[in-house]
Amino acid sequence: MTTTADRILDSAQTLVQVRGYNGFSYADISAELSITKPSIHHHFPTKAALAEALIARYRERFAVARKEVDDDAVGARQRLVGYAGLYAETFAQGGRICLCGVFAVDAESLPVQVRQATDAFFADQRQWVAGVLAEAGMPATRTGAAAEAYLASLEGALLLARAHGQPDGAAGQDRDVVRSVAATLVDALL
Amino acid sequence: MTTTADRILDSAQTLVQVRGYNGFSYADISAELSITKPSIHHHFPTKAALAEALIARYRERFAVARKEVDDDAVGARQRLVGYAGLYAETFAQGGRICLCGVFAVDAESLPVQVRQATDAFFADQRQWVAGVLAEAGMPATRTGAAAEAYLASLEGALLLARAHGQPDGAAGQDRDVVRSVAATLVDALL
DNA sequence: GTCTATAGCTCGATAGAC
DNA sequence: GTCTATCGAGCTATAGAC
Repeated sequence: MTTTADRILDSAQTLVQVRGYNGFSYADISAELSITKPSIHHHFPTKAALAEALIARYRERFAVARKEVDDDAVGARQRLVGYAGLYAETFAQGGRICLCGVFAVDAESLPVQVRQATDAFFADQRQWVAGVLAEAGMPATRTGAAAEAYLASLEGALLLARAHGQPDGAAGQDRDVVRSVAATLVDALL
Repeated sequence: MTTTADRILDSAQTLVQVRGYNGFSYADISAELSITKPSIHHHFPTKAALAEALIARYRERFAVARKEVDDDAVGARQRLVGYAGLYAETFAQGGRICLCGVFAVDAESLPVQVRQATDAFFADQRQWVAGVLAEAGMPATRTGAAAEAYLASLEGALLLARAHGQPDGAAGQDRDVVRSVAATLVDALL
């Protein structure tokens, strides 16, 4: 069962990840779902409230996906590569980038709660990566900076992939930038 | 001597780097420079034309700044660290991020020429970094991927720095995320 | 090259019927 | 919970005087 609120969030999330927070409107969601704008306002009274709901759901879902990587992967190396796969799969779905990467760029347009949630998302990711690096035997004095570097490289790789896939609607035959960058980092850090 | 066109570009570039391409308007430039919107249209008929001029100037200026790093730094390591300093200094100026990072996120809103120029900017940076890595003795089979990883980590570090500095207008006392990430990458790659 | 005035459109959001 | 109708503001852009 999918509620209308869920369908609105699905549409909005894709729009944010592809066009940016200031690059879509309620009219776009309205057209995609064939419901009117006031109906969307009924579920999410303001665009800011929609952004709050978006990032809350994104954090939950990302935590679940990361947990699956944790359960399936064996060893630190596989965990880090599997984690990078989450980012690569995002981009594979129509050239989307990380919702929080977009929210970081458009932070000035967003309410404080969303900015704080964006920061918290990254802090959460950094902590997880640092834990995996510690598991791999990296000294505790280095895991924090290394985790931040890994996270930065993944977010940045999405930007490079986006920029590269753009001239026209070209896509597909290109090398996987995200997985390549992740592999370089894993090899260099471990 | 500073022409009106230059002052418009200065204002617009800062606005894009702080708010995103869809997060500012001609009215913002008008207010900042105390000239009217039609005057801006006289110099840059459309917002798309303004974006074209912005990225053209950005590429030129970035090439000049990079050349200064090339002239001043001794050895590959210093060159890479000095290059990262260009990104760190950008963020130090009011939390700006790379213009091309913003344009990568907002690519869907931009004309094809600007998207291609954004891609070309990244290709240019990757080539330069790859050359420095080769100079440091890295085998040619690895320099391309390593350069892309370094570039991705710098662009991503700007996003993390932006997200982190955001809860309220907090700033200043924070650690330099960009330089930290760059140092981690340089140590790991060389 | 800068201005006043305004067109034409889209935006986020609201009122109120069903 | 969804709709029709609409508001007021902001947007990019243009016409035309100076």
